[in-house]
Amino acid sequence: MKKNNNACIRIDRDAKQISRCKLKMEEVSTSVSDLSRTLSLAGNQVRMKMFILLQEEDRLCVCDLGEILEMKVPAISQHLRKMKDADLVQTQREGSTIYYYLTDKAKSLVQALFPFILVEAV
Amino acid sequence: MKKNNNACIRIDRDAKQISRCKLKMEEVSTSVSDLSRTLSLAGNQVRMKMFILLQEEDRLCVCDLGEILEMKVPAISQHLRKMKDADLVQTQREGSTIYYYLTDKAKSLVQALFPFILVEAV
DNA sequence: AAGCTATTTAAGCATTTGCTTAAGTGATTA
DNA sequence: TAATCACTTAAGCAAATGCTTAAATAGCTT
Repeated sequence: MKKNNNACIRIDRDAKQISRCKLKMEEVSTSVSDLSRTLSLAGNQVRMKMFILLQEEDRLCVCDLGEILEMKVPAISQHLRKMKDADLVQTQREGSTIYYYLTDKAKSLVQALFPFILVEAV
Repeated sequence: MKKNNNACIRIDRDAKQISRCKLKMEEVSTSVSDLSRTLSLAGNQVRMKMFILLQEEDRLCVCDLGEILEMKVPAISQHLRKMKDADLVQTQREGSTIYYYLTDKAKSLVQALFPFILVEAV
């Protein structure tokens, strides 16, 4: 039997609360790991901007994004790959140009975050 | 005059679209950096769980969180400090116990993210 | 086929993140 | 006032992140 070094020993420690919380954490475990993975991608300025741009413009190619964000193409491409791996963007090839657009999953997230994206006076 | 290596040279490149996008990025620049900073904090399983726990329980101490999440106290404390620095949690001292609770800023974010946190069958 | 464009992939590197253990601070209790 | 509890801070380290340049891949044009 392994001792739990983290156990709280306060007099007013609420054992019921602790077990309720532990149970809750088990219940949400899958969606927490899913959502936190998604948010860790959105938690980057470059990718956050990409989400906004793709939401507004429907689709953009790597080259466009590189120009808009003033970044090298490989950097853009690597961000997009992470987003694609997380099922947040999809691609559409037209000739040698590859257009990226948001998945429904990404769209609903961006929708939810819209109230937090304010437009400054210009 | 410095050459921009990132400029897209496609025939169907839409110069108006590019400048519209660049302007948009300037407009949202402040809120993007603010929001992505917040989301980078939420984009961690441990902290995401803390947000959910604090939302449901109103307040919890470091010790409780350590026990619930089965983590060492210093690790918990360091996560909480980051959240506090980002104005997502506040503290309330009672004797030698320090309770953490969500700020309004954090609450509205967690509210927005609620639809993405599903409870699994147990 | 050769050359160009658009993009991806690989390798390298600096920075950041997230844990660990150990030491420090402040309030409570004996 | 000495010990204890709750917590924070510091130092160290492994792993992850995000860029860079260079090389590889795939489609288009000639």
